[in-house]
Amino acid sequence: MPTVRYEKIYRELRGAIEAGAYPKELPTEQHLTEQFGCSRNTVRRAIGRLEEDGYVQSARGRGVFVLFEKPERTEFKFSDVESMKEAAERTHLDVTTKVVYFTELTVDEPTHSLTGLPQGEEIYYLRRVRFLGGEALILDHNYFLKSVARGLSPKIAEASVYEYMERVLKEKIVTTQRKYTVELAQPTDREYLDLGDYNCLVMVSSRTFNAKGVQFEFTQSRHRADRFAFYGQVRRRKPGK
Amino acid sequence: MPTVRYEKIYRELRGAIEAGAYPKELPTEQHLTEQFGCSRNTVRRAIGRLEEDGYVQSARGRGVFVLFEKPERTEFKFSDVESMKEAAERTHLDVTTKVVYFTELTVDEPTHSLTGLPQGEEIYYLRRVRFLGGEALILDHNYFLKSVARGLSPKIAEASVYEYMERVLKEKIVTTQRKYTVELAQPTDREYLDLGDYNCLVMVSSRTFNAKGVQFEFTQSRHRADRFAFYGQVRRRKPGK
DNA sequence: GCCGATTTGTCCGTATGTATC
DNA sequence: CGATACATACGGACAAATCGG
Repeated sequence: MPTVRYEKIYRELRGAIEAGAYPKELPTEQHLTEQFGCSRNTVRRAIGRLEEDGYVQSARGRGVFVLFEKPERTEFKFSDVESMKEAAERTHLDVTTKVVYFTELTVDEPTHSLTGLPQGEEIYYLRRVRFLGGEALILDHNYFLKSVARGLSPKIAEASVYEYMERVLKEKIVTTQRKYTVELAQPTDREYLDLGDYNCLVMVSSRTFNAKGVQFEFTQSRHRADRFAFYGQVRRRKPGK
Repeated sequence: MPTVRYEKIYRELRGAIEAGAYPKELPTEQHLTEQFGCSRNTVRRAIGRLEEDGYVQSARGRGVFVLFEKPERTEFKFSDVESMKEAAERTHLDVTTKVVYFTELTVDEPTHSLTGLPQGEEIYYLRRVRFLGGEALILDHNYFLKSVARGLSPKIAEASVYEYMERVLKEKIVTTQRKYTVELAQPTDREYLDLGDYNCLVMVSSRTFNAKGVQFEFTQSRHRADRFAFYGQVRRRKPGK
């Protein structure tokens, strides 16, 4: 439960929007300030979050317009750093993970240039197949820095690596940089995933950093193309320049 | 040129980071406040922008870590609402657009449920093939609200619709909501695009809103899968809940 | 382990600018 | 032109996390 005020206000407003309480626009910042008994700055931070998430759009001199419409996000929500387990809880689909390979190795030059992890470091390398609602959807190639994800085991990797790192190791996972591309399927992919009519899959390469700014993970997730969906909102910064 | 201070500071810091002036971390907020002769809040807004864009990551009690490494973004940069023309200027590749279909029509029920545009509205519907560096990369299906993009013509559509709307019509383009999926290729796709070995393509569906919060556009962009890349940074919000 | 210094995070109040109506 | 509403900027206070002695 967030004790932070703007977070609380953000959640409350978001809930109200989803419930249809504000079909066209939000009350004025002045009004919300009184309603929540906080400063205008705090209300503005909450509205800023709503804008980031595509719920509203504010216009100087006019007000704050509501853009919301029920999103059918039955699939993933990748706009947050979300673990598979968390995604499952949100979507109410049962999720299972099968570790099909687990080893420890040292980062050599080719591995370094693939993963961005520092050469010479000890790492865990594992492959995992992710099932959602009984279907094999994702084949993961995970590279974890041993010095950060210390004590990782196949058993833990079948549950949740992030939960282990946060709960047991007290590590804080903060930023992920991702790259999405589409690749032709390899024999290894067909071995684990049912690709259907598609001859390719979505490859999501991610680098994740902890609170100290250290990249401790590189993951290449190979997704079944027909079940992949990604949603995003963007704001236009400057017209000409 | 931004007259806004935090924007100016953001650009300056970003440039310094890319130039390698801060290989590990930024100076303290205190220091930057003095350096730029502004308030701490203003510095913090600039840093916030850098975080959003994945350049840095701040840690309470520690400082602000630099995450930057030269991204090879030869392809598109979709993390901003960017027109094809703007993308071309940035990547220094020559871009051309060919309008292969142009008509006006009224939004009926099926069109409404596809596009989200209000039923009964007059719209322009067009199909465009986008070439980057001489290759046909994208097949666009565009739906523009006639009342907002009034006066749109095939000639304008071969140049830049957004530039026309902003420069001539004085419209402000603000928010775009996008959905990315992978679809099997249709005969129409093969007619215009060289798909190579792939039997599918990346479909980007977008809804764009103006400053009044009115959705004036729906576009379905069908991208050659082998030339598609999308980059994104995300920050983890809350560990457990 | 405690304490104080440093550094970022949250929140407040106020003033002024700018766009809309 | 005035009233309204969002945008920017300043300054101050305190909380929370980190680090060194």
